[in-house]
Amino acid sequence: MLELAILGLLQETPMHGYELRKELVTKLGTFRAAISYGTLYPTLKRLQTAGWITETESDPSMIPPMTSKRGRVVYKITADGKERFADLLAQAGPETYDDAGFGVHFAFFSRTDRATRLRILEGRRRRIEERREGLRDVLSRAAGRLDAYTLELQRHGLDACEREVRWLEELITNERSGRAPAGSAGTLDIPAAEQPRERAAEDASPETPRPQQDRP
Amino acid sequence: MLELAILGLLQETPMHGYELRKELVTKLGTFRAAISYGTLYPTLKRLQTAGWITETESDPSMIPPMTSKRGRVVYKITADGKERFADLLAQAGPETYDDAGFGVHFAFFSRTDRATRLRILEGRRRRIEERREGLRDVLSRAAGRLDAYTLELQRHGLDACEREVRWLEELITNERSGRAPAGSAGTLDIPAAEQPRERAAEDASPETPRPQQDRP
DNA sequence: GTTGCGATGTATCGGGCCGATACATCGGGG
DNA sequence: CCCCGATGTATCGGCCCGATACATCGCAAC
Repeated sequence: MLELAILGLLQETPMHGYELRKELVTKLGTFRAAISYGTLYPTLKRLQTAGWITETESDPSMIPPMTSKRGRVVYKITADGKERFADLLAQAGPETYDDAGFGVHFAFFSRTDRATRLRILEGRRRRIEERREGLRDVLSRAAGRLDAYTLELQRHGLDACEREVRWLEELITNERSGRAPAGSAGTLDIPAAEQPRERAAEDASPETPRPQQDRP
Repeated sequence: MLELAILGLLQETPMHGYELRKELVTKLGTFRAAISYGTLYPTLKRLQTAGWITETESDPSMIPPMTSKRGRVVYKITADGKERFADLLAQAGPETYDDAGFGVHFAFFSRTDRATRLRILEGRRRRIEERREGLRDVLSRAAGRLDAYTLELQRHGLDACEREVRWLEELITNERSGRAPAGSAGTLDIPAAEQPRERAAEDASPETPRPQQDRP
């Protein structure tokens, strides 16, 4: 799962570990609290061994900090890595439908074809519906056997399931009718910007230095 | 985490692995899909080594199936185990507030004193509020930087957080005013039964054979 | 009747992921 | 000047999961 996420982020731009982690948190933070370094670094090593990414010493652009000294290993995706990413994105196994797996796949939906998007959304819906049915069974059949707190827990879980199914159904409807993911929330007013950022596949240019984010 | 759950269930009645797993699924199913045997059996071994539970060969009561043959190891909690359970129930570390930890603790709230219940509910609320603030930051500050799908994901996550905070607040209010966990759902009509089941601490009697559950 | 299938039941193995921990560097405030 | 917090890389022990491999029982189909 992390493999897919890392490949996806490195496809946008090369990064070093620390940066990568921050991006992971903001893009997938909903499903994973932190993405521990104890996971990240071994995974990076694994991806490197497999040949999906390469390690380039302290890059030349050197935007703001670190004059030049120790490490700061920058990782970059390879051609094989891009292929691997495409494969992982397209194929949907059972692990695609659990919380973490679905979150990662969904986060890259703008780079996924509509057929796959629909397949994943429907698979996820099925998964949640099963969980929902299980909870309904417990609540109707075993109600007397459980204490008030356990029941309240099940009820809350059931509520969350029903809500997520509705959410998925809305997304599926939108997909089928060709619309974008709605964005119905009234608080924000992003004019459906999206900005496809059509970057040419083999783009290895110096990269715009990226608008420095959250640097105070 | 699993340790606490197993100890809690075995405090109600001795069980063998398969049975234990089913109970785990129905009581904690909201937070853990299955509780793999690859986790359960090693954990049981660990608890046994620590002296919290003991292994008793194929019990005499032998309710319906299995005339008598191979295994069916029945596990039983020890006096040390009960002490351990009480300790784990009362103390609340950071791991008490993540999804899994909170679920397990909550499931045993009817055996937890009110002070601890409040401490845990408030800790959990704080945790979710932090996650919520993080999502709000992303949605307001980094909105333009993210694609429509990622935004939708964050929005859905934010919604879930807000909903859970409200749920927790309701529970906290109820705790403070001394009421039971509400049970506001109109579909079920359990008359706040709860049934404290005040079992004497050192109860080692033959146990009522348990009303055979879900055997068709 | 026997054959075979699905539920019950116990157990291990490899691997992903996490929290804790240990380093080292840099910029800035006391 | 010195320490603190952010940045940055890395490892270790341990929990937990999915896959897999067994063996037994009840039952239904053939």
